[in-house]
Amino acid sequence: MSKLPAAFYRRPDVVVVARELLGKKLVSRVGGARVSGYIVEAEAYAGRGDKACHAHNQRFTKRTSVMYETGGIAYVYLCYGVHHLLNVVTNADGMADAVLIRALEPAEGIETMLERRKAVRRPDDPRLTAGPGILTQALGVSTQHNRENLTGDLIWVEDAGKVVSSDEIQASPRVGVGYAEEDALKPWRFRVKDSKWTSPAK
DNA sequence: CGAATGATCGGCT
DNA sequence: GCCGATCATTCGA
Repeated sequence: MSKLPAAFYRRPDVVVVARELLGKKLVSRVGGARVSGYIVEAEAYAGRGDKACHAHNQRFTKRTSVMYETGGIAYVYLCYGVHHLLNVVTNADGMADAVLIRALEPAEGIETMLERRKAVRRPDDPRLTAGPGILTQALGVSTQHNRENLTGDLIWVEDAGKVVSSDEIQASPRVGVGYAEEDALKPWRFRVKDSKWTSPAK
């Protein structure tokens, strides 16, 4: 049960960080209650040079600036005007790499998740935490947590001793990034095989 | 299946 | 500075 150190996120290869995040436990204490889930789906976005990334081609705006900061903080942004998506900023200062957390398997605080996810009634409904825009609801995370330090005591990732071996990891092209041309085909979406808490295989 | 929903970006006045 | 197109999705029919 050890919190991942900043050094975990600051490594240069965002694809490696994304793979290693699978099976780790994402914990939130937003609102007081401890709520957590195992990461079962994540995508790597490799900053400059990755056309699918918000910060591709050196794009630097107020919104993307957080991705250029030193690894170990959260990047939360609003998608479709409705959904808060949670990313983990990786790599060194000046490198715009990030990992999008796409799905969780609930671990602790399921009662709290059910309260927050009004559309869901049953604790085994995949719509509780399986999806990038809804896992943030379950954890109480929103854009006000942009830039939150992941080594602090509000939101963090810890190693719960769960091991996901490489043959349990399924790599595939990323979702919804068809506009990214050749980068759309890169298999940088990682899922835990056969987990009902990920979106169905393609 | 399709509407909802709003911050952000870029191009124009 | 402002306006409209865009968007890494979800939920109720």
